[in-house]
Amino acid sequence: MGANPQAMVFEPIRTRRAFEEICDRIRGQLENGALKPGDKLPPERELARQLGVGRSALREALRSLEIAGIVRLQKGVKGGAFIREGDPSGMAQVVQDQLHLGSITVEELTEARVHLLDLVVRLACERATKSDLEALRKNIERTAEMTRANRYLERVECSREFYALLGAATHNQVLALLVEAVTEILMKFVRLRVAAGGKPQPRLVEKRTRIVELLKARDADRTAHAMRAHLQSVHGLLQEGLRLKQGSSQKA
Amino acid sequence: MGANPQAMVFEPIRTRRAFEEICDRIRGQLENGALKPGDKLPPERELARQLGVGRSALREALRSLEIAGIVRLQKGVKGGAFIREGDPSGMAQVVQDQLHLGSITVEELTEARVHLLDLVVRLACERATKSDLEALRKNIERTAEMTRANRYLERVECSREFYALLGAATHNQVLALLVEAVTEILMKFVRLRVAAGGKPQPRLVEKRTRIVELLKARDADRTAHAMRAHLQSVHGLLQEGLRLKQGSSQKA
DNA sequence: CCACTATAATTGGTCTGACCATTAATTGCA
DNA sequence: TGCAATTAATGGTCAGACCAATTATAGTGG
Repeated sequence: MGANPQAMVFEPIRTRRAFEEICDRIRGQLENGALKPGDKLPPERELARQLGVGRSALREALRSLEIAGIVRLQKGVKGGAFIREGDPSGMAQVVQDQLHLGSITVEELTEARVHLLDLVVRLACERATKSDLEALRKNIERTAEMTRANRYLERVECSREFYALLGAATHNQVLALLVEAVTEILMKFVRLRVAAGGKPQPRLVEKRTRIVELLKARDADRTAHAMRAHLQSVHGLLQEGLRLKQGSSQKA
Repeated sequence: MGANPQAMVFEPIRTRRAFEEICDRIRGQLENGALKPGDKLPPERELARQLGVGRSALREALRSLEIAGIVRLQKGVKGGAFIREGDPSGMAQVVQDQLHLGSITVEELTEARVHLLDLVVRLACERATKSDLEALRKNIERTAEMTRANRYLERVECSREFYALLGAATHNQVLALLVEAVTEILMKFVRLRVAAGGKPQPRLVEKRTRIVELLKARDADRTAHAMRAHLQSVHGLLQEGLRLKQGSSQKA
């Protein structure tokens, strides 16, 4: 065999499963515009009949699309499968899963975050609008309130939002998305630390205030420098906590 | 209302669905190390019995985990649900879905790619090993062969691999992953262009060769500059093609 | 003894039909 | 009118059956 000089790649023919075919059709209708965010798919029983498949196959397809962030399933009359607006938050789960599969490490994650945010603040220096800066200012204000009230878990939420706002200030939703994904995972570690009674990071509000001021002054180099210093101190705090946990279950 | 000063956030209690509970349990076993890549879950019927749920609920859970890239399902005796090694390629699908949902645009994607690769090549300049550079050299060699043989689809595959190798040369799997995700989507557009008979990009091999040479010389600034110029010319070619397609279905 | 083929056993994939749970509209009663 | 009970629509789950793919095993012929 193999006499044919053509590219005999022969993809392993994974027998096409029904739910995959269904997913592809719905994705196709998204690509060609037949389906748009807000649209509602027919009820499961009806759609299954139209597609000539059983309800179980259709449900696995809908479940897949739900996990992928494409549809939102809602129960009750007037419920159904609705095409979602863009909500890229699902990516954080994907990255986080890979973290637990050992494919990536926390060190790689924090390093990627440092570099990403270096890039992001430089772009934000060029593009941040007044409303972007105002949102950041309000966020820091709320962070200060939470700090004074010792509401540390809510302060973590403020932190997550702070980085999301920075991402938004680049006016590039892809970069914003990437920043949110890596931030979300780090925040999970921070929450663990807070729940365990770890000391909150000192001078957080002051450091963020300075970063936003530099941002407002459009001073990219100094902003990036301040951000990098801040992230590395965060990294240091987390490393402390991680060393403790890893000591107990470390083996190979 | 709101008399309670406590944080009355009251998350909307989405009635916990069975498959979600199952997913969380399996994810939990991943986190605490009870499950590791390569492990096999019990057969569906058996696992459903153990968990006290029906087979359909369990299957929706397994389907979700499969879409998330956590397990791989295999038929036949000796088949089953296997915990996957880290395979972060699923992220590309997530990003691509968001693209079709209109959440992000091709412009944002290409811009993010330019900035990401700027960062990546600078890191790669510091960290690329001999074997990284050797892999890049071999990749370019193969790209040249495909170019001479007019095997353009395979040349696209070489391109995808080229950027994956660049990502790998950073020795940070998170950054590598992000690069692969955005690259994979752009490649889809390139493949469309190739299939439509678009002219292949000229001097591709020469440009990549120069980039790798600069990389080998550890000249971060020049490498980044060459990369940026290259990516922007790619962007220009794609923009041509996109303008044609958008003209036909543009409305609002 | 070896190589090939037919059979069986295991396991995921799908179908059918039923019932449960939630939601919103409708009806009925005060 | 206003509120409570009923009803209808729809996703969520269960149960059991059968289909399809894959591997092990037995059988068969050389």
